[in-house]
Amino acid sequence: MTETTLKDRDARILGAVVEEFVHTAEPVGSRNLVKKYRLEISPATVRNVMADLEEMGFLYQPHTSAGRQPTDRGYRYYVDHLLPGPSLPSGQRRRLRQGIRDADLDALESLLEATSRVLSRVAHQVGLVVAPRIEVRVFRHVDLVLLRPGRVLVILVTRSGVVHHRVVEAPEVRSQAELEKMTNYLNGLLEGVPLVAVRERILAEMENERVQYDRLLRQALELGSRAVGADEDTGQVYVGEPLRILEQPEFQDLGKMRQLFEAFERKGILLRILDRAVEAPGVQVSIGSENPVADLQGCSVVATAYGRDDRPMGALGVIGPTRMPYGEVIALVEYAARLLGQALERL
Amino acid sequence: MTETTLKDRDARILGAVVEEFVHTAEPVGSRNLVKKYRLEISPATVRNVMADLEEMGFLYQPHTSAGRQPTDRGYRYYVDHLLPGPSLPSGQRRRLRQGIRDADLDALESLLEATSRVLSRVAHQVGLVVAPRIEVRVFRHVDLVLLRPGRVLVILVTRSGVVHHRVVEAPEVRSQAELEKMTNYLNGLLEGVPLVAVRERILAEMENERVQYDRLLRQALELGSRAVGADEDTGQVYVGEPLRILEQPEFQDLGKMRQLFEAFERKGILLRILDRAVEAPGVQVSIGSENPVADLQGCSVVATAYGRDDRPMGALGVIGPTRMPYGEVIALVEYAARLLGQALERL
DNA sequence: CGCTAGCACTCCCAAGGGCGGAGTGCTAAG
DNA sequence: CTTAGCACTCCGCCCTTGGGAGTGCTAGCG
Repeated sequence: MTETTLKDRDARILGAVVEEFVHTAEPVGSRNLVKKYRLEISPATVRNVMADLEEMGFLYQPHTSAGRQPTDRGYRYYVDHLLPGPSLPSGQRRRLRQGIRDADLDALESLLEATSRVLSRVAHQVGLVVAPRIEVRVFRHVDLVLLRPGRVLVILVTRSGVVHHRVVEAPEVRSQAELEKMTNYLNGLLEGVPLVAVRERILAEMENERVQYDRLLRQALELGSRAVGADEDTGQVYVGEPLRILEQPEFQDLGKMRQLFEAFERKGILLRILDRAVEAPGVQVSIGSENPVADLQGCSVVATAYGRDDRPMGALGVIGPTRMPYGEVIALVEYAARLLGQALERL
Repeated sequence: MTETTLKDRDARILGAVVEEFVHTAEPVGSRNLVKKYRLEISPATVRNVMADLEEMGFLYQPHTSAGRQPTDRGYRYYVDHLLPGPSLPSGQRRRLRQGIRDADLDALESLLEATSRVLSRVAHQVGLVVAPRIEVRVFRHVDLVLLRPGRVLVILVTRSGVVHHRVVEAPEVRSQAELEKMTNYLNGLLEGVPLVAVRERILAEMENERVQYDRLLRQALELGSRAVGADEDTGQVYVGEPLRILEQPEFQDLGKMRQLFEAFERKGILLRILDRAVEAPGVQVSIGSENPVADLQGCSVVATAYGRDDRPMGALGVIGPTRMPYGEVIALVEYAARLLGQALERL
């Protein structure tokens, strides 16, 4: 990846091509470009420049004697160097605020879902939100319910009010009364412990002499550990109104549409894409082939972390065709992350 | 709706047209029909019969000089009178069993989801499952967690191990200790009460003298009632692998596909369609315009209740184009319902 | 009277040809 | 270095054409 800086005029033309193509979804010709963007040069000159830009890999022609459109690299240059300062039309700001605030009162899940939906609607693409990662969740409460002898339902509540549950086989447990005691014990032990540390804490406690001699306590720890165990894989991803993608002409094609929808079904893929944004600062933009999943050729993802700067909680973003109004979407994602962060603070 | 009974030969031909059209998705001509179905009559005769059937509204031509395809009414006659005895290829039986049994160990939710998915896969259509209705659910356990002063998380567990939760505002509640007491009280009060009767039970209890003088108990009842309150609307519907519908040629058309997917998003619509099957005995078949939702023109739904005969719990079914192998799908749905019923019994 | 062979007719559909439009690359001149 | 002009390319659209599938009708046969 050679780092190139374009001459001012060339850059202006590249920018114009990107914007025009984003707008019309049709290959851009020199004549039209000059007219619409009031370039003070002739189409022929523009053609020369375009030919140069093509040679450098910023543009390409779908066929001889057609207009040009940006390559992934062209978009990349645009995003890195040519983006106008972020500013979001107040209408969109309002719609975002409304969408997120409306759900605020409710539980975390519906807040995240509402956020993904409003992102979809405002961006005319598909909004994605990954739930706060397990690392930032803090143990609040556990409850053990005997479904039938030997089978225990473990319910786990985090500070932010998220409820997990899972059924655990525990052949030795016979009565709800035993479970009450275990519940109390575990609640005392784990209050305020981050979920990631729960397992560790439990292991430490097992060394405790008192526990060594109390069957009940041992069982309790056993249950707790198993309940937390495999819960980490359940990184929830919310996909908001996937049908919005049909508003983009590139997905009129059934094959492409299908590929994307298949990706939506495999939450794991989405998770992998968005996870990178959790650690990185600022808004991450993956353009077409840049993004790690082969199935998403032709798609770009704009994502950022939400939460506090010093402690990101999760990530949210937007996925759509590479032909995407990056400036707008970036501002949108940024603002949505801030709003969601605030909403979580209050929660 | 005039009740017509066709002459034997006419019926045979109608049946052949239906089967052939289901198979090929192309209008059926007289010549081919005679060949493939070894009818001992000439194409010309078949044409005469077809013309009659068209007049009676069982068939229609998409345009003059094209073959015929069944109308909704034609399918209806086929389903009512011509269906071969239900028999399911053992391969499909096995796949269904496997799909449902594999999830069996786990919680209810994943069992229902797995069922909807395997239905989709085996039928090459879209499987639907509605969760057991609230009426058949029985209270098992409640847990109250103070998220912060005035805000209580109510967790409700049913006998089958389903967990509901919701956040309730309760300004007067200040400490977790109060909640412990309330929890115990409610658990004692409601053990074994069907969810539908919970509210009633609570109201009755409010009359109780002891309660009248105890602020805590009053509050507990208040909380319980509010938690159960609006939970009835949450009739969960599982849609299994919606993309399977793309295997059907009628949904190559983007518009139709979209309409169907929009219906999938509105779970309320699906619920309304399947709900009729909960009460009715046997397998319900709604063909095209017969079904109550206008958006689903061109689609048929095959559904049946699961649970025990005397006490249906929920419904499951398959949705697809009207051009559907009804015999097979009916057998499939029937068998799936039985399997799911058994699995729930064990749960 | 019902069945069937034959025939003329209809309609769809895919392939081919022609044409206009948009856009390019190149060349030569300012 | 820029620009005007020109020849050329290629797509997309429309129209035509021909083949294929299927029908309805009619007349003849058992």
